[in-house]
Amino acid sequence: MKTLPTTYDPRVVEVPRYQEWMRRGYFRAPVDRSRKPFVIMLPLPNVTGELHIGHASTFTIQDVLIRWRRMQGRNALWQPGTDHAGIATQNVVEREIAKEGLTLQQLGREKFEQRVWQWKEQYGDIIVEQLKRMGFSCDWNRFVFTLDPPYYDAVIEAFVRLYNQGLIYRGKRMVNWCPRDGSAISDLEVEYVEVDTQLWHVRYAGVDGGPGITIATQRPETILADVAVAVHPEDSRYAGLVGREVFVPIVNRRVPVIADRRVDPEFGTGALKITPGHDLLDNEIGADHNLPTLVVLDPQGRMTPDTGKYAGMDRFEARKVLGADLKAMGLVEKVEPYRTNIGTCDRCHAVIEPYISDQWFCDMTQMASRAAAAIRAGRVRFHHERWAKVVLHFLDHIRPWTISRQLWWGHRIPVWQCASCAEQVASKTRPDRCPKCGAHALEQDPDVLDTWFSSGIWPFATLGWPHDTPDLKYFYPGNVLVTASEILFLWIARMIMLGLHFRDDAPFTDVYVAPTVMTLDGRRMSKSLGTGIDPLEMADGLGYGADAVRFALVSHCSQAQQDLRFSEKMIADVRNFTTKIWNAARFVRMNLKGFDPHATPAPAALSPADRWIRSRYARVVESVTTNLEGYEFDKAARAIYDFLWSEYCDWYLELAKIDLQQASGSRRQAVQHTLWTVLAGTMQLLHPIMPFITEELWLQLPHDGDTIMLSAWPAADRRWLDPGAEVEMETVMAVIRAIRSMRAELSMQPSQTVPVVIRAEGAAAERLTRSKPYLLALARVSDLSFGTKSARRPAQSVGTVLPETEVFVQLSGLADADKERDRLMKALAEVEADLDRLARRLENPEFTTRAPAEVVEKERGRAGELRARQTRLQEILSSLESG
RNA sequence: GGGCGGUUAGCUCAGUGGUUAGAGCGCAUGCUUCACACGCAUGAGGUCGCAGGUUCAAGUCCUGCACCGCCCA
Repeated sequence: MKTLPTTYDPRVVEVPRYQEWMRRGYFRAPVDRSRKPFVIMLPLPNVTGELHIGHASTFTIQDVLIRWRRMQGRNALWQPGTDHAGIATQNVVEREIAKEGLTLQQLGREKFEQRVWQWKEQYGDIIVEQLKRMGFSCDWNRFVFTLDPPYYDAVIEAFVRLYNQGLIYRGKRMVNWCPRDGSAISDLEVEYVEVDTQLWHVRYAGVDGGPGITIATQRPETILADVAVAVHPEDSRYAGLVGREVFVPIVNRRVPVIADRRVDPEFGTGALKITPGHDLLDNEIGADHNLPTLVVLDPQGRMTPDTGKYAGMDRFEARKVLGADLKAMGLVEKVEPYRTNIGTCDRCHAVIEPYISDQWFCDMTQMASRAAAAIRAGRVRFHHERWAKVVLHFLDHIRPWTISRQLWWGHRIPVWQCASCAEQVASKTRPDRCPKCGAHALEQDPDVLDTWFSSGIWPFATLGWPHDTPDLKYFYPGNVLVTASEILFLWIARMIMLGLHFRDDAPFTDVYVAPTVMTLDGRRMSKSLGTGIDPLEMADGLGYGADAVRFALVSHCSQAQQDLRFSEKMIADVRNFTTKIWNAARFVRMNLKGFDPHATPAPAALSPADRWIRSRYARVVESVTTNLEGYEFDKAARAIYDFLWSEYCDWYLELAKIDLQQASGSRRQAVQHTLWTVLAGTMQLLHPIMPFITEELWLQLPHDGDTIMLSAWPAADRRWLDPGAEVEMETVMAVIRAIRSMRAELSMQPSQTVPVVIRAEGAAAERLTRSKPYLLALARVSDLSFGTKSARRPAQSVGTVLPETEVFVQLSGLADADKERDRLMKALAEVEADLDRLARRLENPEFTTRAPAEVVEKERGRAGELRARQTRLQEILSSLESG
């Protein structure tokens, strides 16, 4: 048997191990009606993306679920893929061609699309390779890109069906317009950021010598498109003005002063300029008052040609120039600093314009109410459940979804318009002729669909929908969806809505919302802010390995909070844990000579220590399984960590060393069996979180089968539970700790052994007698003798009183009586303080009559125990006085 | 403005209304103990954000407040 190095190098192990898993096809999930499927849809990363800590966190949790269920015998499908990411990808390639001095228009649609495909072929796999490096066990053979022909077809099918059901329509509406991208975006893609801006108070002169009015605006450049000034109908300041007219400055347009309840009299001057072409609220008010709509900004956010000297200016420049002009005209009463939220594009961060344009919309009201009903009925559960409320609020206030994008990269809207009669027809293929007038000149809509529209059908389109494939029948609906909170509305809610609409079933029953990964000082981790932790830099660059990154993330993701403060230190701590595991396995391997893993030890051959660790192990199996079932991943991780380190390594290995020195035959087999079976089982429990090191060690230990991945998940064997052994070993460990503690306080050399006297009776004495070899070795005791409780305190000794047991360390010379007295007095004071509190509680009739009898009983028992300790401590103290 | 979450040891976090509030890291002291110094042992370290209330009993339940963060408008 070759010996192992004392530290574990994940870099040597992880990459080849993953290749081996791939080669053997362990991640594949073919349709198999004899097994129950377990399905997770990977939240598809952008094809332009690179792995960040958010992916690492949510995907690790998915891999934990997938690997765990796979070990439980489920046919586990983790469906991977990437998203074509319309705006993001188009931007990337647009920048690339800009370097060649070309614009999109110069290149043309077809050539541009070719360029994007080229780019995708070259760089699109980066993220995929990164996911593989993290050890994720997706069924890569099923990989789907959202523009793959079958998927493209499914998206178009979904559109046509919704169109023909009357749920998709075209209209001229005010939408969120990104002037940089030159496209509409949906409400959900607008990110509000707080900015410092200015509030301009501008005087509008009255017509025919009227009093005029002062409005307040953040956007003076839109004054040119004003069509009215509105005040609140009950605003006494302006009561006489309603119905009169004022002049819009610069353009000197006569516009009415109108009254409308939607005006906030508290804001600014209480007079609101109405610009239906450039503000959503103004647009509604304008429509209700039959006001015209004027437009002064073009799709690039520049002033339109009919704006005179401002024509062609960017909106922000126009604001400055026009503001200065207003000042020069003496119309500006004041300019005050103002803090407000403005909408920006979540992809490119340009300031969004409310802009009127022709767009395609999807009516979501029916779908949203079905989705909300499914959530309320518990058919879709959220973890933590508070997220259900968040999603329900969104669904209950659903608005039409702007699904068209003025881009070239994406699924082109399958609607054709007749050039002669303007009839529109939605069709998966180009119609031969206009169904209304028979003309052949049909033009396809130039827009593409929102990327979230195509990803909304991911859970069934990846399985072959609209065709009724075996995959679809077997794997739909799936089970769990794991996500970050930021895409709950953009994606999760829409998948539920579309799944119910097209498949009559929500695509999953459980949604786990992973915490947002933050820096230690609570800032969002972001590469652009330079605050990110790069998972691959941690795994490979710094050599911690993917396992360590995974465990660190999982062990800190709590359901109690909605964010996770993360640092490299946490990964380094896990690296230490992997070294600990590695060395525990080294020790076990070194001690398995002559061991037969198939020979189950007879119960009689097991020592209390063996029975104790088996019992503790059975509890850990139970705890890990239960916590995984409850989506309490951090608790599962910590249960394994604590068990392996604090119980298995700190105690059992040390106890086993002592037994192995003496034991032979069936006794030796029993210890070896316990060492092996508990370690191997713990590796199985840990495998979903740390797939690599667990596979490595499992294969190095005696095992059945080719991989831990496909080994059966440990069952919590209740026959292994042994409360008696637990009590016994707790007693032994308490005595060892007490002796070690006294030794440390007396500054004894660790190499120096000392005689110890234990006073105990009955069961306690029997237990400690049985464990004498452990006490001798682990507490460095030279000679251990037992006495009854009534025996005298040994001369020249220091003592500790434990429940039912007293432990005395004998000194070679005289004990420092003062020091020892202080120590005992301190212990006595603590006991008496507790006793005092307890006595007062027990004397309180309110407590004894109202509290449950068992609680009162428990407190009485505790008081009795404390009194006994108090007595023993007093006795020892008085014997100290007498020498 | 509305909603949600958090506030417990220096840091990151656990903690069914019921004993003396725990863990990891960090800190201190000692240790080349034959798996591991990425380790072992021992120890110090807490007004559970603040103010009220409910209760025999509150870190835990209720109300208000403060601060930090997230989401929606």
